[in-house]
Amino acid sequence: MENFPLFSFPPPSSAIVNNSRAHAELFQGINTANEFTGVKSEIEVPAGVNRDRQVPVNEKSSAAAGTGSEEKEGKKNKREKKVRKPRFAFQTRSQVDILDDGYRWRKYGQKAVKNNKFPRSYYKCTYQGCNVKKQVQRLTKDEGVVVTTYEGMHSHPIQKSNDNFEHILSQMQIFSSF
DNA sequence: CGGTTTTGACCCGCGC
DNA sequence: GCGCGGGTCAAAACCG
Repeated sequence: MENFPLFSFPPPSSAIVNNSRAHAELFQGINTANEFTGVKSEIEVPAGVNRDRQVPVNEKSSAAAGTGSEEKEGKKNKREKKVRKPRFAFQTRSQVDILDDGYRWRKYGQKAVKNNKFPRSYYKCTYQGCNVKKQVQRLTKDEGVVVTTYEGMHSHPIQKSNDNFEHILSQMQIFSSF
């Protein structure tokens, strides 16, 4: 991951995810630095997708040691969360994968997707108690199209500096005038 | 030094 | 039941 100068695109999370049913028309009005190729929202994900495994008590390594002092008890105990999280997919035309929306993300995984030669990256919001996830994917067909899928909603203010989209836009105008 | 990325292994649901 | 595909973990590397 390199540090490119990034362009922000309109903050989606609080404004959009907040609503259960998002309207695609909302996004179509937004056409600025990036070229929006589409948006799609899903309220329900297939059941069983969200398995909240937050029990790191026993590690696999310790289990491998296996003297029998500890055993895996909570295999599927903590699977009661059947709340289907809202998901939002953005299709953006951009050169870079990282579309910064103002939140802090920590990458926690990357997987190759079938029918796609580009990997998919998984990010999680680093705010304490905020479990918003997002994944970024690039299309094989159109290398220029980046699909960003948000999952969940933020319940906290943006951590980054106050430069919102307009700020950056105005700065860009200043630069472009030269 | 602390937080983040990298990256391979692990886990789980589903289809065959 | 097994293999596959997709999602997540976590240790080490990395970077400011």
